[in-house]
Amino acid sequence: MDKQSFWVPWQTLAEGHGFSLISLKETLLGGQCFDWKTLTETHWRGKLVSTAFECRWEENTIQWRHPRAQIISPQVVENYFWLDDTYKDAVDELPWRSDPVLQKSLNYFSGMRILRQPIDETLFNFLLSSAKSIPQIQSIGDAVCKEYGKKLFDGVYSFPGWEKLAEVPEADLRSLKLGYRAKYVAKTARFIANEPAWLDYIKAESYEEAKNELLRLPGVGEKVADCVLLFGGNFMEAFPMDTWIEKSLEKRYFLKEWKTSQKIHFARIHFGNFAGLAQQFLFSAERLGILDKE
DNA sequence: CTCCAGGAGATAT
DNA sequence: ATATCTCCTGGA
Repeated sequence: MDKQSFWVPWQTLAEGHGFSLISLKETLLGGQCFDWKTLTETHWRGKLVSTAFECRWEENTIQWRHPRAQIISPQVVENYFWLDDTYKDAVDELPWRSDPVLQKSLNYFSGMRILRQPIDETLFNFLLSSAKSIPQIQSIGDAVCKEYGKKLFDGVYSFPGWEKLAEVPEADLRSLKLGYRAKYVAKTARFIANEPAWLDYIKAESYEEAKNELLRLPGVGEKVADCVLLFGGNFMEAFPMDTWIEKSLEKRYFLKEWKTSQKIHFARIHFGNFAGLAQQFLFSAERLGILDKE
């Protein structure tokens, strides 16, 4: 095939999206998603569901393209990036008016989104996340996709799906360096393969019901369940309490003596229905050291 | 060499 | 309920 015609021409995302270069970069690479690799400081390659995908930042616009052979509609892209009006309503509902820490985070990462990722792949990635850094999670996730998924582009492989993973022996996953997480993936795969519609079904339940269902899976505790619900299930009230956020709440909100369960309660009350969105801003601000700057 | 990372599960209290 | 230990791997 002619190399020039592999990708469709660049398309420009509708204006008014509100992203900045900083917030777009953090949205793609900040740890909610492990699908993106940096080509240049303003150009990224990854996948969107089961198509290879590239986007770049060009003079305050976002441009994107995909291979000619892998169809994807603008509506799917707009949904993935949460471009509808519910985003600014969600941000407006956060308590930034009375919370200078949140206000500073929102201001620095203005436009940052929770991506709407497929729940099956989201569950997979966060089963791998325990005691791993972002690059390590990406690395072992890639290894599994490369071994059992479809090739979408050089270095880009699709998530194989749980039915496929259900056929893979735990030992084979261990050889891909998953460590003790191999058991989580193998057992969860067999659970879901027995009931393929299970993940879609819990997306239609309430947050509490869906979380209780997810907690039945091996390798899914409170934190991973909330990540799956927030990033893969569009449950904006989910508040993943990882070590970064816990330390942040202790330091910025003076909850040093509070227990984890009490901190979660505080977050629910204080941040409200879009607590998960607030969490993402706080997490990024803490991770990149924004809150200690003037 | 030791230590611990965006945790979960098992065990003991 | 809460505390402690272990589990793979890799990087500091």
